[in-house]
Amino acid sequence: MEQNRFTLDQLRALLIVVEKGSFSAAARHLGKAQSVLSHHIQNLEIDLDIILFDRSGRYPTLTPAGEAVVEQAKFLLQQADHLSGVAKSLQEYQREKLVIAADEMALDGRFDPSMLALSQTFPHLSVEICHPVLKDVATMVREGRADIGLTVQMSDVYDDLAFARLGATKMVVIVETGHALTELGTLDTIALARYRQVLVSGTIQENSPWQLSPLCWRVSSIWGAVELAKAGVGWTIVPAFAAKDGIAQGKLAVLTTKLDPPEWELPSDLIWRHDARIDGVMEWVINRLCSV
Amino acid sequence: MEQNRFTLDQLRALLIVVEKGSFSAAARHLGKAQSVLSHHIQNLEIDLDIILFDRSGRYPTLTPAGEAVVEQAKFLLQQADHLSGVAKSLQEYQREKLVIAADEMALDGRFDPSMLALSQTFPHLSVEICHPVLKDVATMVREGRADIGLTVQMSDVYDDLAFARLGATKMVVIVETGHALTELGTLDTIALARYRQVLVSGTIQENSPWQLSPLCWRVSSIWGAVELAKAGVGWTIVPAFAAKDGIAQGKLAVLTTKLDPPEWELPSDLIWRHDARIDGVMEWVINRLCSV
DNA sequence: AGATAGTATCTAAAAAATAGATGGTACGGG
DNA sequence: CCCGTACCATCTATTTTTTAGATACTATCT
Repeated sequence: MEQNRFTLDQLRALLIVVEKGSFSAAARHLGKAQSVLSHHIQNLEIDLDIILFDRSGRYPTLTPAGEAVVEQAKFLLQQADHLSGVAKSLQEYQREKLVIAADEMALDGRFDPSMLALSQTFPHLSVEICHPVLKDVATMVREGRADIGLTVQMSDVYDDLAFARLGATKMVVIVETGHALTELGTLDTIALARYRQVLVSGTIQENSPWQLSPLCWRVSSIWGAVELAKAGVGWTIVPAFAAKDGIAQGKLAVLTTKLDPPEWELPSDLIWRHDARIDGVMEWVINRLCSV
Repeated sequence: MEQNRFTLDQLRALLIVVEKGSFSAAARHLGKAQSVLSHHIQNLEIDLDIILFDRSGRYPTLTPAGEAVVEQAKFLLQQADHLSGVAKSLQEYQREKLVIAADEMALDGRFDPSMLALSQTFPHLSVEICHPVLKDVATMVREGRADIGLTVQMSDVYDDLAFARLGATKMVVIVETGHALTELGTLDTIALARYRQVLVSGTIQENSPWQLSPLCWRVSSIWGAVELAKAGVGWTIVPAFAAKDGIAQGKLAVLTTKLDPPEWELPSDLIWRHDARIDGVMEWVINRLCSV
């Protein structure tokens, strides 16, 4: 089977001829001789074994087959542009893909707009965002499976990771509206321990400082925890923004507690590997998320 | 801004070098001199302004940037193959796109497998299927907005369209299980006329021979009619296959009627314009649908 | 009919792709 | 450790392709 023998230049010539309406006009536009365009189109017709233009009139007009080829050509050249763009961002920013591991607890209203800005600033960058929970974020960054992590600060520090403070997430203790806990007023840890807790937990089994009850279900997403709380499975600790809708709908109640510090504000951090090369993209993301 | 200056040949060279593991092996595989491959890669590196290979070792190895470019190149060359494929089918079958207007009433179990076979036989053909109702099918074919129509035969004949008999669709009269009509035994048109009818109707407002009741809602899809019947809006006439699930679930009841002929078997036809050029694709579709 | 704008094709010149030869480097096996 | 093998870059000469310019012919408008 014969290979594709057409060239991108031929396709570019085709599109310009179509746009300008004639071989001569296209040649003038390109600053080339008319015969060049004539040859390009002729060769393309030979390569594709298709007549693209009807030349019987004064101006060449596309045949139906020609129109179909023009559509395909536009698409192909767009892909070629994309390849160039990827190459350019590779050359400028040393990177073609950025993997972000973001704990949903560490997200706030600034994250999504920042991602939009990222897509606009680096239009050919490929971005991958995943949402691990708690320590899984740091693990992904440590193992190089993510370039940057957004995580809530756990009790331990990261000796091996670089980090920058981002902000704080307000946490609330919630439970289904009809639950017995709602009638007990201000609660202490002893009271909470008597009821089933729904704990947001990563894949790393650990003794969480947040586990207050021996009766404990574990889920891997804050949204899952909220849904279980709504269903009445038990009480849980989640970011205020995740519980907002449920509270507004009257399905969830906030419990007032007299818990020890740390206050129910959880600091969130941006983390990355010390040995990571800070290229243009990394620098942009770090600056953006820390400053906005 | 500088344009893309790389060529498809350079990308092909890149992929073959990667596949064969060295410039020399790639050159042998292509029956060319090694210097040719060397130049192709060098020029590509210049055009993209990126180092693709690390040549320090005995065998060249891709740089990380090179790997990203290889991915893009594979994709782009695949698109180029597709363009060739489209061109070839254009040249062989005179057509790049086939529009099928199929009344859902005329469909049966043979249609979808035939479409699968179509996609396999003409892999680069672009297919568009829409589901107009009743006379709208013939209208689309007449106006050239569809190449082929699948329609149920209405009382009138198509003087201006070519057609082939396909088969017959069994029709049933259905109503919600709790509806008053279910208690009346065998029905005549007078009885039906007393209750609201849900009529499947095209955009052409017409006096349908199926309209038996003056109380009549019109919907443009058999599935819409089935849903309305389930909801208890009224009785309706639809193909047996469309009512099957609802009947099995006990939500719909079939009414026994003593209606005039035509029997509740509705012939379905394949239609196309007399003046349509019967190319390879048209011929294949017509033969396939009529014979299977 | 004449002026104008268009395309195909021919010829010659410029540019690019290719082959072949040569020198230098990495790597593995005696 | 050294030698044979396999590799790549680069140089030169040659072939092929692309391009420009000139010319002949056709369509269209006035």
